[in-house]
Amino acid sequence: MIMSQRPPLTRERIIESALHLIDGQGLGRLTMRRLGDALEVEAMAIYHHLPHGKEQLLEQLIAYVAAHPVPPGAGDVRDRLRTWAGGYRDRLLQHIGVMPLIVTRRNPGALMATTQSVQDLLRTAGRTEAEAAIGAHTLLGYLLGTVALDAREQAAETAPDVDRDGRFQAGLDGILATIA
Amino acid sequence: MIMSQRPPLTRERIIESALHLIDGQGLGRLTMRRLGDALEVEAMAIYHHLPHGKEQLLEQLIAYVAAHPVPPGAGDVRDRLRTWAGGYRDRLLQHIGVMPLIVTRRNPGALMATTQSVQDLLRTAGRTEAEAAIGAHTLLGYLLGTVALDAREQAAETAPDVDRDGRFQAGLDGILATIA
DNA sequence: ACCTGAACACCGTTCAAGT
DNA sequence: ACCTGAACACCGTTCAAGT
Repeated sequence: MIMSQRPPLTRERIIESALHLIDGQGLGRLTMRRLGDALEVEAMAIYHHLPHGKEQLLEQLIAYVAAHPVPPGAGDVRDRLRTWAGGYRDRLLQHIGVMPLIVTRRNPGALMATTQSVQDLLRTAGRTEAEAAIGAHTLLGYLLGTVALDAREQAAETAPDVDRDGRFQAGLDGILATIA
Repeated sequence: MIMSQRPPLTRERIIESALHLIDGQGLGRLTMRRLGDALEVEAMAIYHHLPHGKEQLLEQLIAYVAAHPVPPGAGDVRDRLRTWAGGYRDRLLQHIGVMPLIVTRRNPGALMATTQSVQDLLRTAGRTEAEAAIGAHTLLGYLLGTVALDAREQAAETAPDVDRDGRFQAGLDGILATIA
């Protein structure tokens, strides 16, 4: 007799399931027990794949969402940064529930590769090391901060007819003009 | 015989005590029971002053830290915004433990008065309504985002000799040049 | 190696009771 | 009005045990 075989528990499946839970129900409803239910497993089974428990799970989630370096390529630097920034913003808005984690002290290196990739691109475009560092920091700060503001505004729904995408692009153009 | 009289429990004392606990030990260690201990009271007594419990307490903390409008005054608009931004940044860094709350969906109106005050100032300086809205959003986004990045960087301590204040000022000058 | 079941210390919150 | 004590449902995690 053939039994219904459950796919084996892996780190990837755990993280995907946790992200799905956060996107649907919010960070506050992510518990080890509920995550176990979603994976059709006892909560304690998760510890075999993530020995450091929930803290390690949250670190993995931050890394998954926040790691988004500028892809290699050619062309106008401002255009490349504009395209990349739009994609990163979409990703963060899609997984807005993890933003509080990204802003927390946990996994402090998670944004480093992303920031570094912007800095490298600015160096390539002829900026000094100091200018590139300031530019990357300015762009990343603007991106993270406006995503947080947009998410709050969206939740409030006070003025429903704000063109958030257009406003982001307008502010972005101003910043790109000064850093790139 | 004179008994040592404990000051009466008030909403203000509760919020101050909670902020002190977060600044010292982090958001994760703020529990109703520990807060009660700090106030020399049973945890359940807090509910008499904050009937909606911990959720209401967190909302109050967000309002306390995030409300920081540009003060009325005269003078060069860029100078006024530069001074205000530095003060707001210091305040956020001082209470960095509440940043995850500010970024969360809770109390979505908390940043509105602050953002509105920047928008009003830009209008006064002769910008159109749309320009003022974009400018205020850009400045607030930059400020919140870089505070989050700076806090993570500070926690990581990988490159200890970064001039974070100077970097913030440099990025700020670029933004002020385009919005004000 | 991989997962389970029972147990522990802790949490937010309710509710009846004290003063 | 203001605070307490006991209780409830839930949480992360440990550890010995099962297969």
